Amino acid sequence: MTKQASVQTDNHDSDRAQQRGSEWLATAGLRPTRQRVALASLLVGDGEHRHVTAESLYAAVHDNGERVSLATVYNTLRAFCEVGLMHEITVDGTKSYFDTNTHDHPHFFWEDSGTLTDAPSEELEIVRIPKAPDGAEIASVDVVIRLRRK
Amino acid sequence: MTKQASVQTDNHDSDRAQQRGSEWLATAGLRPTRQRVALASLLVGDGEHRHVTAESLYAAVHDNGERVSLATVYNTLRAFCEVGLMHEITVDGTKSYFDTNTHDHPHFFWEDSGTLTDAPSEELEIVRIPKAPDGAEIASVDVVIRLRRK
DNA sequence: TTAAGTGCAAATTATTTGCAGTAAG
DNA sequence: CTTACTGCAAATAATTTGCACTTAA
Repeated sequence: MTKQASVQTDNHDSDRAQQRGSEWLATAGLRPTRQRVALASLLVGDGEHRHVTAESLYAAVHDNGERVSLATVYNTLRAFCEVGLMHEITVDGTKSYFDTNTHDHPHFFWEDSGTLTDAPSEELEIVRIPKAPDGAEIASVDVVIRLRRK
Repeated sequence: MTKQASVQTDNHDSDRAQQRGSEWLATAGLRPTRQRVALASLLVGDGEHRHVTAESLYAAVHDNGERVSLATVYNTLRAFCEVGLMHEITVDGTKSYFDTNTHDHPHFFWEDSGTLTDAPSEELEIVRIPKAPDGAEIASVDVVIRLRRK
């Protein structure tokens, strides 16, 4: 693979990413504005799940040469959550993480770097869970496995 | 039980609470300053576990007629965590909860009121958990059961 | 006496909001 | 066109910090 070919591939990937981003927005009925497509293609462009903070996504979109304000990143992530495209996860009171995987699944939190990754949900088996007190129902069960580098 | 007796009991309770608070501080080698004893006796004075935020503890200590600044409440809670007297729990990015129960145990988070309570740990049974990736070890497993009033 | 602890106000950090301009349907 | 969206700068909320003063040991 030559440099040339690689660049071509990059362009194709980027086109595909944008297309995926746009489709993703369309499924939720959100307008595909320039900013949203830029953010969406970073989030779901390669079909992988992502865990981002507003800051990290803001940095990523800027690295890509796109101009999107931080406030818009915040508002957009919140909009994505509201329509169910993403889930918000809170781990260490300081910042919120946004996850493109909206299924209930456990997370690894790396204490040293402050990053969040998916933990394999097949490897988590909860056989019994405290029942909700009267008048309440379980909305979700958040499992965060905190990791310490050894 | 007359009112009189009740008041006497209150005084006794308060004395006992302070004593427990002081002992609790002593076990961690922390100086029993006026402020710390006031906070500690609210936290462990009756032998029950407590879940507080800096704000709620600040309000409680003021209701008791004690003068402790909010910054000191924050610093003190952090000091208690550092020496292992309490654990910090983060649930919804906006505020930190501090728990006098330092054992690993699940929590209920009431979405409507934003309060945190203990969930019975006997009722939680996790039989399999994702193993830590290479080079890492599990520091703790946080389980938060989010409750929605129905 | 002296290092640890405290209080205040200012600083920081993460996030939200008001509002005037811009663009998608 | 017209309503949703965006950008900026200012506002807010939770928490931390610098520093002079106080107090437990």
